[in-house]
Amino acid sequence: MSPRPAESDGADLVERTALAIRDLLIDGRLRPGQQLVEPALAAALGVSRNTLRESFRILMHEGLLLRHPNRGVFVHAPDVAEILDIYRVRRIIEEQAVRGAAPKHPGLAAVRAAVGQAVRLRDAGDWNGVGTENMRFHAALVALADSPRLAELFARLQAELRLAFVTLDSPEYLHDPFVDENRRIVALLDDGRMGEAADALDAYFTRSERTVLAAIERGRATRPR
Amino acid sequence: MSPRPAESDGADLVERTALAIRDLLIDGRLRPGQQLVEPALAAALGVSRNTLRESFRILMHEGLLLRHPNRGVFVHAPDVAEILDIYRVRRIIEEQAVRGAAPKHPGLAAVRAAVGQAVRLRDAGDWNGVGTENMRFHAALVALADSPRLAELFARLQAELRLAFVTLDSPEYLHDPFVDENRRIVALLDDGRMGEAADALDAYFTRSERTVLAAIERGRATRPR
DNA sequence: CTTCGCGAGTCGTTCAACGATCCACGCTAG
DNA sequence: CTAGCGTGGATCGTTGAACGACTCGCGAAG
Repeated sequence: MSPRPAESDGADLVERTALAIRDLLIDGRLRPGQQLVEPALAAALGVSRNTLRESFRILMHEGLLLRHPNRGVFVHAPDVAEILDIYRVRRIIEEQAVRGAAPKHPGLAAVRAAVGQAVRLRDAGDWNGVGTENMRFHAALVALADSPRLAELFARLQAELRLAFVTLDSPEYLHDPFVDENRRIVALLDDGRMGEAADALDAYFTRSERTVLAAIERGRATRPR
Repeated sequence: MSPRPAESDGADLVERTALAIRDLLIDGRLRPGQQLVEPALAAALGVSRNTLRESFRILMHEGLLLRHPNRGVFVHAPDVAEILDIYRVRRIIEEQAVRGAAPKHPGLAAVRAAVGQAVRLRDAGDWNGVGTENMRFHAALVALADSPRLAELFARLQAELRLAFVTLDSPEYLHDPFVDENRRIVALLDDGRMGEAADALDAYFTRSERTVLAAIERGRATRPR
């Protein structure tokens, strides 16, 4: 369709293609377990097979795609163990980021903003928006560590988690009950009581983990095998 | 040298090529800042340009290579800020892994083994070996968290750090004074005193960071600009 | 001494091709 | 009727060549 690769944007074609596929994934238009055949997808995206393969490399290293050698690449369908692993890493990173954050850290503004927006969206009934804002909230917490590497790692984790949510198509409502909790955390942070905020986060994670596991079990019962 | 890409091994050619380049990097045969010209390197490694480009993607995402759009890829030369960032992340990960480790964790065997081997190699005067064993030691600590994602992240960090050491060609002796400290840490772990072990690690990091920074300054003075 | 333009060197991307590998299906033998 | 055993089709893995686009250094013009 687009003979000219002048599709605008900033990065190179490979990166843009990876982005496009990422969108297809979180939109759920590519289902977990599904195979991504190279010629077909390349044609659909209007890029060459080589370019597509480079994009696959990126997404594989992000844990979103999985390659079976000589058989093709498939959308990764995370199992329980992997979801738990993601939460384990999140717990470590977020809690330490919060615990070690400087009082009056400039990044706190972003944290506040995310919570505020989430409250507004919840009152408007926009659950999808609440979910997005919740992710922003946690990313802002990690940003308090002032570590580019940690931030990037976390972004990847969030992408994986998103895919996991798609996998067990249990969407936004998972985030709803936590808005008030987030508000409490941000209050603690504004007060400079980082340790208590971290502890609150810890409780958050235990609860959130339980919720997710329940959703998994429920899904497994509904759609067995 | 190797016209036939039949170098065997397990993974696909792209992965093997990435490994080969990684080796060139930590061997110091590719100096930081140096450009990697695609046709030349492809010929040298006996792979096609497309394959090489896929390998580049991997290494770029690992932080070892850097791409200047439309100019080529270069060996990443980490600056002070980045080295500090690596240490920041290491501190968070390793300390939490240790703090949360179960007593009598099976992984402790690997930790003990690394320290024992380091002591032996030090007495034999094999500083290079001591350095390697030190890396193994820290990787074993991270493994105590039982998190594949954390382990993989840490492996990447170590690769980056290795590159950093090559950058300021200050090699193994950085690891020497820490062997005894490591021994103390493993003793604490065997005792089930995880908190104290984590605290010891914290001290280790502050000191190690200082040493590295000193080496950087020294390097900057020796070989300015 | 500064600026402009040009040419060489590379990158970015595509296309076509070919052997290798895997899988499903149908056929044969027991 | 069931268990193997080809065999063909689909797809991957990798290559080589091609061509426009971009960057940079260098020499000429002002």
